[in-house]
Amino acid sequence: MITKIAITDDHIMVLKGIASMLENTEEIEVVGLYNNANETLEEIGKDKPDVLLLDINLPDINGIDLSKKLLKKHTDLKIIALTSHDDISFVKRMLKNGVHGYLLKNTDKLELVEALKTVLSGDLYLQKDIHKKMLMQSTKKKSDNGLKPNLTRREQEVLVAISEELTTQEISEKLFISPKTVETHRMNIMSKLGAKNSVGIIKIAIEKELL
Amino acid sequence: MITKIAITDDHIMVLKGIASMLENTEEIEVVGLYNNANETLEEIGKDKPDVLLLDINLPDINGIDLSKKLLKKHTDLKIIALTSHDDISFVKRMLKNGVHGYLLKNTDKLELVEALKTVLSGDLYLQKDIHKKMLMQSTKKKSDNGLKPNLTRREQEVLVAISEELTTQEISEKLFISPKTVETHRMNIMSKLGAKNSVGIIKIAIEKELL
DNA sequence: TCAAAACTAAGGGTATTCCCTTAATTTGAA
DNA sequence: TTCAAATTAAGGGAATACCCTTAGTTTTGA
Repeated sequence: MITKIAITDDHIMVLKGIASMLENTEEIEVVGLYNNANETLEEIGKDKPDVLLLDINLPDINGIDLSKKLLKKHTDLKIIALTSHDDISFVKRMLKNGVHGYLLKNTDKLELVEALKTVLSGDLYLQKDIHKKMLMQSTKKKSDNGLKPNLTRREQEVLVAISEELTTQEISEKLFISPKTVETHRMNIMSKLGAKNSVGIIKIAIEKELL
Repeated sequence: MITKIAITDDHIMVLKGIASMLENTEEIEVVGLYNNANETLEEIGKDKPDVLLLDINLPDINGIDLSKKLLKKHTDLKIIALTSHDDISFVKRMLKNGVHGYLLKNTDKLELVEALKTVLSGDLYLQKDIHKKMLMQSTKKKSDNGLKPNLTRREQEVLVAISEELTTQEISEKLFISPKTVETHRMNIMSKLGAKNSVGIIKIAIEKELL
C-alpha cells in the first residue's frame, strides 16, 4: 500500500526539502507540491493525496480557513499542519477544525514518517515540543485565574440559580427567601467577582470554574 | 547528583515493583515508600525526596487534594501522578493543581527514567497514550456540542459586546447602530441559541465556543 | 462566649432587559 | 438580476435587573 503525499508551502526550499526527504522512502509517493492555498484547492482534487502537509502561514488564505475548506470537500484527507515555531494558538484552532496532526519544520525524516503512519491509522499526531508548550500554556492560563473568590454557601446557590437563567423571583421561590434577599446576594456576588452584571457573573464563574 | 525518589501507592506490589526497577539505577535513590496519603504527608518532610510518584487512587485522601496539600508545603517537590488507566478526568484536574507529570502503571524503566529527568528539568512529562486520549476526548467534546447555531456577522459582534458586559446603549455606540437594533439582534440571538436571557446567551455561547 | 461573618430583608429609585410587532433598506448568492 | 436573508429601526409597555443604604437575625469559629 503506497501512501500518497502532497505538500503546501510558500517557501520552495521547504517544499523541495520535504519532498527529497520522502523521495527515497518506499511506500510513500509525493503526488503534489503547492505554493499557496488557492493552488492547493485547485489541484488537490486531481492529485488525491492521502495526507497533506500544510504550512500554516500562507500568503493568500490562512491555514485555519484553508484546512476547514479542504476537509469539507475531501472528508478522507488527513492534514498535518507544519509550523515554523511559536504559533501555538493557531495550532489549537486548527486541531479544533479537524486537522490530524502538526509538526515543526525542523522535523527529521524518522519523525515525519512516524507522523504519517499515526495520522493514517486514524490517530492524532502530536509532536512533543509543541504539545508540551500547549499544556504549559493552558495550565499557566488556568493558574493565572487568580485565587478563587470564596463565595458563601448561599451565594454559590444563587450563582447556580442565576446560571440556570432564572429570574430573581424564581430564585427566591426556589430558595424560599425574599426576592430582595436574592438581589442582595447577587450584588455581593457581582462585587466579589468584579462583574458589571449577571452576564459578567456567569462569564467569570465559568472562567474560574465556580460552576 | 543523586535524585531522591519517593513512591506512594496502596498496593504493595506496585510499590515494590517500582522500587526494584529503580534500585539498580545509579543516580536514583529511593528514599521513601508510603502506603497512603496520611503516611505521605507525615514522612515526606524527613525523607525530602526530589520527586514523588503518586498513585491517584488512594484509600484515605484523593490524589487531587493530596497533591495540592503537598505542593503547598513543599514547593520544590516534583510530583508525577500514577494512573491505572482510564481516569483521564482526574489527570486533567491534577495538572491544573500543579502536578508535573503523569504515567501509566505499566510503564517500563526507560520511560520512567525519562519522565524523572523531564520533570526535574522543570518541564511537564506527558505520556503519549494518555495525552492522545486527552486530546481525543477534548476534540470529541467540542465537536459533540451539536451544531453551532449560525449567527450572522452582526449577531456575532453583538454577542461579543454582550459578553463584554456592555449595556444595550453602550453596544449601540460601539457598533454605531440604534439601541433598538441592538435589542433586535439580542432577541434573535436568544432565539437562535435557545436562551431565556443574556445569561443564557453567554452560557451557551461559551459552551458552543462562539466566543 | 462573643465577635465576625453570613444570611436575611426592605425601601425607593433608576436603568436595562425582555417581548411583540411591523417595516424599510441593504447584501449576498443563485 | 432577483429574491431571500440580513441589517437596520421603531413603538410601547411590562418585567427585571441594578444600585445604595440600613438593619435585624443566625451561624460559626476562636
